[in-house]
Amino acid sequence: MTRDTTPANEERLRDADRSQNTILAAARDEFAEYGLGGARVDRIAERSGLNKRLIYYYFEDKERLFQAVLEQAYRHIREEERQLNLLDLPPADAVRRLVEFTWNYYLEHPEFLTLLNSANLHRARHLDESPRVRELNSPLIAMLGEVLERGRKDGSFRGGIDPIQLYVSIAGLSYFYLSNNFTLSAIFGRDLMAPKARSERLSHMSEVILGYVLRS
Amino acid sequence: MTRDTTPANEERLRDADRSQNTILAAARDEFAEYGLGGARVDRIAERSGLNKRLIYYYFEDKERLFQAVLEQAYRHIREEERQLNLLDLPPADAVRRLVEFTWNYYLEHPEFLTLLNSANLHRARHLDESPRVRELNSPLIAMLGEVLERGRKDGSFRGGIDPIQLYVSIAGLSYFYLSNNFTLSAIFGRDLMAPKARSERLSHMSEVILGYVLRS
Amino acid sequence: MTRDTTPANEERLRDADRSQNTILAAARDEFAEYGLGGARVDRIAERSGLNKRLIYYYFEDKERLFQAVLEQAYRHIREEERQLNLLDLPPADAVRRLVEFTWNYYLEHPEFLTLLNSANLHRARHLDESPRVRELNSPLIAMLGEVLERGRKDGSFRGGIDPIQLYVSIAGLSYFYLSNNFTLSAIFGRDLMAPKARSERLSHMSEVILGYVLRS
Amino acid sequence: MTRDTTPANEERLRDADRSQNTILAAARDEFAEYGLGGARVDRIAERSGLNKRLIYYYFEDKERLFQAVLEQAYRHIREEERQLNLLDLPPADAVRRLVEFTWNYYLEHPEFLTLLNSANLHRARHLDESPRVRELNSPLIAMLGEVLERGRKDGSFRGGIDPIQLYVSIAGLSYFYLSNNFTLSAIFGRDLMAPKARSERLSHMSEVILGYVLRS
DNA sequence: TATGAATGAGAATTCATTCAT
DNA sequence: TATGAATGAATTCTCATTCAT
Repeated sequence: MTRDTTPANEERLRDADRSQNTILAAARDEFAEYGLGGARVDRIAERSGLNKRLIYYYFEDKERLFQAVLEQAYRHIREEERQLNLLDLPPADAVRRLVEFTWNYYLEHPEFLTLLNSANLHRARHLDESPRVRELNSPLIAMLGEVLERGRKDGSFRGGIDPIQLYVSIAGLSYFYLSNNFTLSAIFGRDLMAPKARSERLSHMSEVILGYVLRS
Repeated sequence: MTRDTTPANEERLRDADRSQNTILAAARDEFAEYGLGGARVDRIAERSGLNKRLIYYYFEDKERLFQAVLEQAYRHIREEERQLNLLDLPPADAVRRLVEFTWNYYLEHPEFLTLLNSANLHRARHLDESPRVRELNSPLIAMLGEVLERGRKDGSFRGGIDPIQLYVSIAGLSYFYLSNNFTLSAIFGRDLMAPKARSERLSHMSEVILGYVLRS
Repeated sequence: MTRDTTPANEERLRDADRSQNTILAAARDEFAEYGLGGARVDRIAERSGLNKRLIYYYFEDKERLFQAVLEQAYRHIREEERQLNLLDLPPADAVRRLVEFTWNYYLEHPEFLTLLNSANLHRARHLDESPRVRELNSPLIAMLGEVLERGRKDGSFRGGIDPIQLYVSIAGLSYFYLSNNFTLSAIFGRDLMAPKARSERLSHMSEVILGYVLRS
Repeated sequence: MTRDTTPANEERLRDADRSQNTILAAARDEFAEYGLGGARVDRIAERSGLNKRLIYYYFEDKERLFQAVLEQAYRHIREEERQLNLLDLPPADAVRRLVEFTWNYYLEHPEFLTLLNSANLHRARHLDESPRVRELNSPLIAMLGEVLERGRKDGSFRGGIDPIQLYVSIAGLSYFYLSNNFTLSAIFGRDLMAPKARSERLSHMSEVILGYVLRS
């Protein structure tokens, strides 16, 4: 089945792609706002301005739609991570940059946090069923390993740091604060998203991470 | 509404309390497993062995039941935290103990993580409506502040550490790893809950936090 | 869980039973008229005057409802067959009576024919899944075997007749005519259900069956 | 609307015919397997390897497609019946041959049975609307009448046999057994389609019919 | 002739909640 | 206090059919 690429057909294909992407974007917003369980296919249709039936036409069912959204979200953050070029910076700067990037990415893409939560609530079965999971592995791990190695060699970093552990820690410092922002704000009685609070958090995280990696 | 405390009545009241607690426990498990949106009142009734109607009798509706579960979960962790008695230990030990406690509590009470996620997905409206939120504030914050102060005074800790930031960071290091255990395991292709992986994580977290607080 | 049989409870139980039976009757009519595939749960609810949700409450889903209807239909015809008491009649009369009974039963219970058709269209999976299939075996087979034996002994019947084959043949003669009444009427251009046509058919069938069993 | 028969056009027409036949065959299989109500236009398209839209182009809608399938099925069996040439055989052989033909035709064309069931479930409205119904009348009726007449004249057959009644009976004996094969097998607990069971059934039917027609 | 994209009406099923006792 | 029966409003998913090219 070779693709017919007459203009008319191409346009139709592009329409199909566009529809799929429109649906994906609408679904991402809906899932981010309500979680997998609370998301409504009807609302996704409304958000996308397309027919509900079309969602099933392209994505089979709600579960697979979620899977597609999740994969796209991972692909997106991985793409951004890829462009960080940590190896162009001195080790300490590279680590600081990673902390900042993570924080900013989560801030600007709050949907990523809720999607991740939903995925884990469902025990990541959407990833287990995805043939493309491995591609979702962060390219940062290798880069970060190299950064740590350089830092160790030039004497600025302590040795024996596992890049995966560090990566998880950097993510966790931002993630917990932002994902649980509402409960934390309620309990502490202050707005954790106020500009000042945000910049204080970023400083703190940088200090924690650098305080750890830098040889004392 | 003074309580009638004739023996017969007392017994009935005790029964009522028991039923309420049974329902709460069943609801906690259900909410933990499926989130607020995915939880089913029918299943809660089944789990509890009690009639569905009774759930409404005691808790009005699903939302308020969730609120009750959430408050109870907070009360429970706060109670445990209260018993940590960090002030009986030297500052560094106290911090290490807090890291360990947090990790172990999350490990043993995975429902706490999903409840928190659900609460935040719903923008903590269940807490905002709770008149008892403030009581949910961790007693640890004050204790931890005192520990940090002592450490600073005896010269072992760096100064200027905000106990709330530190508390959030300690929680975040455990939380992200455990809450996202499924996606992380899938992506990294290894079981993050294996005993060895768990102990490595705990060591890493202690090093990160102590590496930060200890004056270098 | 012993049954509480206070009057109030008994009545409630009777209500439950009554509702279930009302649903079954409505479902039988609907399935008979439209087949399993064409039947609409909404219409069954309407026909029964009960809430659609209740159908699911009692019967799980449409498939199981069909299974229940099918089993009931079988139980009913078996019950009637049981009351035929063929052994009280001389062999030839007994066979004639069976032919007449079968014809009349199908005439008065056209739903039985369509239910059977639906069941077979679905390859009898509803029976395979029924733990009570064996009870649906016709008591007539044994009775008919005895009738044939008696006839053979008194010299009026030919020997070597398999009661199952005969039973199937008797049924088939009525079944085909009645079940395919519409196509046959259309093709032959005459009304097969007119009184005269009906009595002619019955005579013919009796002659065929008796012509076969009677020793010539 | 005279047909344009330039070579190029002829070829296109042949293509069109081929497509129509492909669709008809696919539809026949689908209707046979699932009945009219359970058949899916999507699946018919898949089975035929042709576009769904084409089905509507050629056959208007699902109903008319079913009608076309039904008419074709009738035309086919009538064609085969026409080739039986019963008048070339002695009366008793002719009748035996008809019994065997009917049995074998149903065995080899199980779709005919389910199509007939579907048609009757819908009260043969597809035939009533067909202008060609009368052509579907079996040529056998006349032939069979002649056979019966010859048999009566040569003294081997009883008199007064209505060929339509006999035709229906012969069909019914095979039809019931094969159409209800699944329920019967389930209830009797044995496989009615096993080779031995099949040949026993054929013997039995021949005996029944010949036992009836032959003058005793 | 042939096709992929799109749709509205409907169908099965689910769910929180209330009734009646 | 406790419970089985009942319900209305969704909710996911399906299906025949049409559009546009």
